[in-house]
Order: sequence, then C-alpha cells, then structure tokens
Amino acid sequence: MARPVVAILGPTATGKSALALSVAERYDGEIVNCDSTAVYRGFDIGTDKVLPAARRGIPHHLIDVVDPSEEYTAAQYARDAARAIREIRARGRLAIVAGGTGFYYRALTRGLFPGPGRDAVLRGRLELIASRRGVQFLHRMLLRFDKESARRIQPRDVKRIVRALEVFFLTGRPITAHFAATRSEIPDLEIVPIGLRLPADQTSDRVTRRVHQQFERGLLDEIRRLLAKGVPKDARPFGGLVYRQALEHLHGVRDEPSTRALIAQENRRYARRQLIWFRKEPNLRWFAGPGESASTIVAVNRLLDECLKGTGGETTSP
RNA sequence: GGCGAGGUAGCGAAGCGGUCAAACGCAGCAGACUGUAAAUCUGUCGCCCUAGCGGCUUCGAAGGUUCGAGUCCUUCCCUCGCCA
Repeated sequence: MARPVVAILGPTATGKSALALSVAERYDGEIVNCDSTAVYRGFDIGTDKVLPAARRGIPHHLIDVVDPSEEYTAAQYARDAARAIREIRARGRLAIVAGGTGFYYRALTRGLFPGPGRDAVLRGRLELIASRRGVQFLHRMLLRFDKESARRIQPRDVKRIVRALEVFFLTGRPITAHFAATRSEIPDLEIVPIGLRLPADQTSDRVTRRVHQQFERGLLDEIRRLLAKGVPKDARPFGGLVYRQALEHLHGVRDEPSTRALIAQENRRYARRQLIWFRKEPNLRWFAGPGESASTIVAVNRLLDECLKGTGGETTSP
C-alpha cells in the first residue's frame, strides 16, 4: 500500500525521459514532468519534450499545461504536481516524477513557505526603483526592513531582493520569518529519488548533438510559428535556454553556427548548475547514465524491485 | 620590394618608466538558491606555498638605457592593411 513515488532527476541530456518511460512500462506508472519549461504549450523542440506519439501510451502530466504568455511558478508546480501524484496513486499506479528543474522538485518535496505569491504591481514598482536608482539602492532598503535577508542575498541579485521586499511589504514580516512554516506538498509520501549523471565530456557530446538535432527538426520554424501566433518575445519560455539564444539569432544578433555553439555551451553550464543542485538533494541514488542504456535500466530496475515490491515498499522515510 | 599598424595571461582587449602578475570582457573552474529557477547571483581565474601588503617566472625574441621597463632604444622574427 505504501508504494513510494519515484523521481528521476539529473542534468540535462542524461536520458531522464527515456529512463522514466522504461520505468513506467515496467511498473505500471505515469510520468509527472518536472521541467520548468516543458509546461508551456508550443515549446516542443527546444525543450526536447517527449511527443505524444513517442510516449508509448504512458500518460504524461504537467506537460503543455499553460500558455506561453502565462506565468508559471514553482509554487504552482508544487501544487499541480502533488495533485497529479495523488491522482495517479488513486488509480493504483506508480507516480514517476521526471525532470531537471531542481527548484521545482524541491518545491514539491520540501515545500515553499506559505505566504503571498507574486504581486505584479508591487514588483513593478520595486523593479522600477531598481532600474532608476540601482539594485544596490533596493538592497539598502532591504537592509532597513529585513536585515537577515539583506545579509544572505547578494546586493546585485535583483530577483531575490525584490521577492524579499515583496514578502515584507505584503505581510509585514521578513521573508525569513516565514521559512519555519515551510512544509512539503507531499509530506505523507515516500520518495525514491534517482539521479542520472554522465561524465562532463559525454554530457558535452550529447548536448552538442542534441542542439544540432533541434535545429534540424525545425527549432527556428517553431519559434517563428510561435511569434506569428502572437506569443510575445518576452514570454517567459523565450527567456530561457535554447529559445533565448535562438531568438537572438532570429533578430540578427549572431549567425547560426555560433548560435548553435553558444546554445551547446549554455547547456553545458546548465548541466553543471543542475549537478550542483542535485548533489545536495538528500537520499538521491546516483546512477551512471545514460538513461536509455540497458545497463542503467537494469541497475535502476534492481533498485526499484527492492523498493517497490516485497517488504521494501513499506518503509517510510523520516 | 616600399610605407603604415601591430605582437600582453586560454581568447579578446587595456596599459605609454615605479604602487603590474598586469584593468576589463569572454570562456574555464568553484559555489549560492524558499512563488521568474532553462532564471538570477557570488567567488576564483600565470605557477608555488605555511595563502600573505608571501615566493617564483611572465607581456614575440635577443641585446641595451635606467636605481627601476609591457612601458624607452637597437636588431631580429611574425602577423595584418596600403603601395608596387
């Protein structure tokens, strides 16, 4: 009864999606996406979404759930993912969270403090101040109202400074004072987190190959199509990896070969940040990828057999 | 062959006699992250170490001037523009 939730995490291009599919087929599961950009409709090629035809009948959740002009957030994800997981479990199936957005995964499994979300008007005002009088000015403001946050947040980190001030102005209490109330969205569920990783040079090769494939598959046309459909150039997903650089190319910032190279480079850096993040994730069981390789699948299956079947499945983690 | 510009750390690029191991940008490396996270931000970045206003070797090459030279002089090598 106490069947855990499986999570498949790790840097980009390690084969998470493939592994998730294989696990889903073997253990009667459904997949819950944990990628911050795949939630957006229409952004398919650059996010390397597993397209419906390739899903082998396995239900995928939290892919294509919002319009590109909408703002999706970690908090929203945590709620949506928790709901999806409960529904999957209610169907008696295995929930498999798969993706590389560490912050979303943490928001789901450890939670975000219960407090106010983004306030567009307030943020607009704060950002205006930042652009007119400098970020440092905002940081000094934060120092007045919330000394502790000012200490932990870098004086130039606009996003965090704005959020801290936003929370303070909205609640009258420093953001750090809210942290104690943080709780997981799924405190009752056990999770078996699996991490996939590859040596840096392999990641680099795979990433480079993937970028070329993305262009060959029509990345640029996809972007043109989105723009033609009225998706604003400053839509959230356009600001991220792949799309940002490709969009710049369409605007003539640089030629295609160097754009491909730049995207591959950014991917490598992103993979590094992901690794740093996931390394700190407790209880993560690392496997040498790639996720589609038979040896990885065998090793993962061995672990899951232990955790999902027999008595192993009844352990509950603290 | 003649004239002009230039050769500085992985790359690009400052520097024009001392406080230069050498600004700055990029890449690299290390890291932070509680509602934009594929985002945002930080540190480090010649070599050595007991990590310091520490030691050592650098600024195309070789000489020279000077108390002191990326910085001035001479010769040489190499690039790149114009003329032939």
